[in-house]
Amino acid sequence: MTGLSQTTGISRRPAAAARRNNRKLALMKAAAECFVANGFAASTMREIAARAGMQPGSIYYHFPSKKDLLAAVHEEGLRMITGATRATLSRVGATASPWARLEAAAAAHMEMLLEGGVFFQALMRELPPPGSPHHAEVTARRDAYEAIFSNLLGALELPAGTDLRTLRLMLLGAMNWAHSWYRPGGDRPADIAAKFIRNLREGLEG
Amino acid sequence: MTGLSQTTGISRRPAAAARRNNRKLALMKAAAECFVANGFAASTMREIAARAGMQPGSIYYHFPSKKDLLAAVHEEGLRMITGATRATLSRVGATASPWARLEAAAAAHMEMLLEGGVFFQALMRELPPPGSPHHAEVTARRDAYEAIFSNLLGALELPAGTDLRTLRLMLLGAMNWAHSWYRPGGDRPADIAAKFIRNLREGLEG
DNA sequence: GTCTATACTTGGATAGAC
DNA sequence: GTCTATCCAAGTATAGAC
Repeated sequence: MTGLSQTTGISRRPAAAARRNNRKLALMKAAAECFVANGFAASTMREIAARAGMQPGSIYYHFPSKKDLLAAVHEEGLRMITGATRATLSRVGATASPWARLEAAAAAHMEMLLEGGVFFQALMRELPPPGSPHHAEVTARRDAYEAIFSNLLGALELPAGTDLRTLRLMLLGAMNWAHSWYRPGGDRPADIAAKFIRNLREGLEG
Repeated sequence: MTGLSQTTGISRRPAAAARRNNRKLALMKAAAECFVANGFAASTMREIAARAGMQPGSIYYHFPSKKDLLAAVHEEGLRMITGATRATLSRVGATASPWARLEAAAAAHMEMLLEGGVFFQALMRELPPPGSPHHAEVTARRDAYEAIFSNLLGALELPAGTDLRTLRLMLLGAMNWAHSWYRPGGDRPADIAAKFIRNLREGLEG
């Protein structure tokens, strides 16, 4: 049972519910692929439908509009990356050193973002438009995710005068921007994360 | 005489050329505003024209298509930020310390990106689509700009084993991502740049 | 749940006057 | 150089059969 079933209500017939959600999820995946490739506005319901193997009109049984499809993609991506990072942290354990926990979370973040699939690339590409009802929802969920990193950074012993907020935005910015230059075949996502953390931790002054 | 006149040929009547270029520049600015606010695909020639105070059909005297308008915005923005950062570096002087030069360039970069106007915001928003003729052009120009930072980082004395490329991408990522969270009224762009550089330079380990 | 067919809207681009 | 008028393509969403 995925988190998705919670959005459509719980069925007393799990098999049927799973099949329904699979179709819906396939549709979201097809939409995410289009959004990543062409951006939201340039993506067409026709192409999304084609990728999902259905006719354009059929989409509207599952989602009332294209906007809702975008919001669903974002919600699912954020739900998944939040789950993955939290899972990594509980695997590492609360007794690990703060730096080790930060590095593990950064590695999980990069791994999802860069190799986790289209949902995460879609997160980086385009938010629902500011002012729209979906924007607030997605932003709130994103803030909640980023709070994980606030806590991890807050647990470090830092030099006096370090601006924690700027530090968090610096690290997340460096990581998130990687989606624009990362290509498989070079450093693994976890390697990149480790280098980022190392640069920050040890400093560069000779 | 702006760099722009070079794109339309040099006139023997500077005043007329300047007036022509002013209209063209106003059009590019109007387009940049739309692209920043709504993204490329959702921006309409009608709205761009309205912002520039002309009729939709008139745009096509200056630009053959919407795509070319996007490319022109990117080229102008990149030309301006390259000029600004280079100017800052020559003002600082070649004899300044490598760290001081890096910090000055970072401050100039942030100042332009965050407070320089719509052209720079447009740079962050959307590239011409991969594979298009304009994409290669813009990417080459961007790479040339980023090489400034390669050189500045290369001039530092860094710990053995530091990956220069990753370091450059980390710093540029952190800076460029700031466009998504920066709001006037808090730290000035140069302050943010200084904090980033300080975090990197001194390290965070207690 | 998915299909076919289509209504309706929006928008890029052009033609030709001024 | 700019305007008016318009063509035509593309796209969201709906209606109703199956």
